[in-house]
Amino acid sequence: MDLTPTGTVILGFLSGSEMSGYDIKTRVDESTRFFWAASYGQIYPELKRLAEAGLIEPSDQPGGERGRIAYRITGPGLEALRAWLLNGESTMELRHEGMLKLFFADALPRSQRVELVRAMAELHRGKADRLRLVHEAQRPVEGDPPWLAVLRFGLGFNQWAIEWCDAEIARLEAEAGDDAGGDIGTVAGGGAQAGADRDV
Amino acid sequence: MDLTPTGTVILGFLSGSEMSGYDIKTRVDESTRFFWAASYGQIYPELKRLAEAGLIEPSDQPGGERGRIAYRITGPGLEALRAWLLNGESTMELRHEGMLKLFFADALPRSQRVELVRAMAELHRGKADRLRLVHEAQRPVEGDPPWLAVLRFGLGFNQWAIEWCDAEIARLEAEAGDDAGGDIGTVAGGGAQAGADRDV
DNA sequence: CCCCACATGTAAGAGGTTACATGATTCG
DNA sequence: CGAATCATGTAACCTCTTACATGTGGGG
Repeated sequence: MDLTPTGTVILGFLSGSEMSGYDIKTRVDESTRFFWAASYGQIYPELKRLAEAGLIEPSDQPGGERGRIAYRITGPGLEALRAWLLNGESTMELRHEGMLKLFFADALPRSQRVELVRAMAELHRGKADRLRLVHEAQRPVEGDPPWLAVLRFGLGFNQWAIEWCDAEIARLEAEAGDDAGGDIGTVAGGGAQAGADRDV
Repeated sequence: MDLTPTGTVILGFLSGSEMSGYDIKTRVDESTRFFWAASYGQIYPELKRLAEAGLIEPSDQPGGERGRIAYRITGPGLEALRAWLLNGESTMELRHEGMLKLFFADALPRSQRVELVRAMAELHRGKADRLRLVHEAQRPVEGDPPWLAVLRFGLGFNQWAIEWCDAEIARLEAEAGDDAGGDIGTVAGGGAQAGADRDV
């Protein structure tokens, strides 16, 4: 059985305790969301698929709990989870619109470029703030559980990004002192000019 | 006209110089790929849509160049690009499978957890190496163009991540000295146990 | 002559988001 | 009793990737 991305998240959460689709969605939003999101539209169908494959099973203990369906992981499920954890393949995809904008900032007068970096700093500050809140809401735990390390990573990354932005803002402002302007104005028909050799 | 994500990339590259779909794909792969990818399956249809919308136009200068169709940005296209650059909305989505694995590492014996971090370090080292190559391939340029800043960001981020991983590996190895084991074994029927309170 | 780089394009499908539909229960 | 929260699910749609189909031109 090939685990889909969402399947791994579900199995992962279920390896900790029984949960319903609703629980999983809530948990994702307050934890993995920062590096791995999931929506109802994926979670519910995936729960059924995993149950069909025998990797999880409904634990329908009674107790008038509305229409709630909690699932628990099965032996094969835990095996599949461990196999995935150890398969050695891990993709990393960053989609950073602010970076993309900065990359194309040649199309903007110099004076406006710094705005792009300011917006980026704002974005990372927001993420860092939310992560800090989550961190503070944590009750102290013994040892150093893996998920705490992950939280530190998120916080550290955003802090690093904020510092990078601040340094970049300073650089751009210093540059603005040196000269004034440097707009590109060439439009349709312009052909190759300044930006032609950018490669990152 | 609402720019699609791929539309903005195309417009951005075309604001620098005339290019064909093939050129754009090549450029993306050696530059923005690290924070914004695009494939032929998106690029070619999007070129047609942008041309229909009048934001770009084919510059079919003759010169027996195979079936090549180069496009250039138009006045409205440059306007649309600038409007997008300044719209103030920028999403950032990180999809980091290694982090996800680490988050669920409770399901693994302690001794194997460090492998996950080692794999992450390897991944980031690979990305950093490629970015360094690109950086070295750069001819020196006057000033400090925006795209160079973006390259520095990619390099810096990956270096930061490598350091984070190394620190985490050291921590885990120190921990392994203290005690031995700590496997979780409870499967289907186990209900809520150790991992039940993780929130990040 | 063959292979590689150049070059354009499409079809299928994976993966994901958003919005909607529906209803139960709890708490103030 | 009304609002918020709990709870499940589906349909439409968007975005993107992969794989395929097709063909040109230049260099060894």
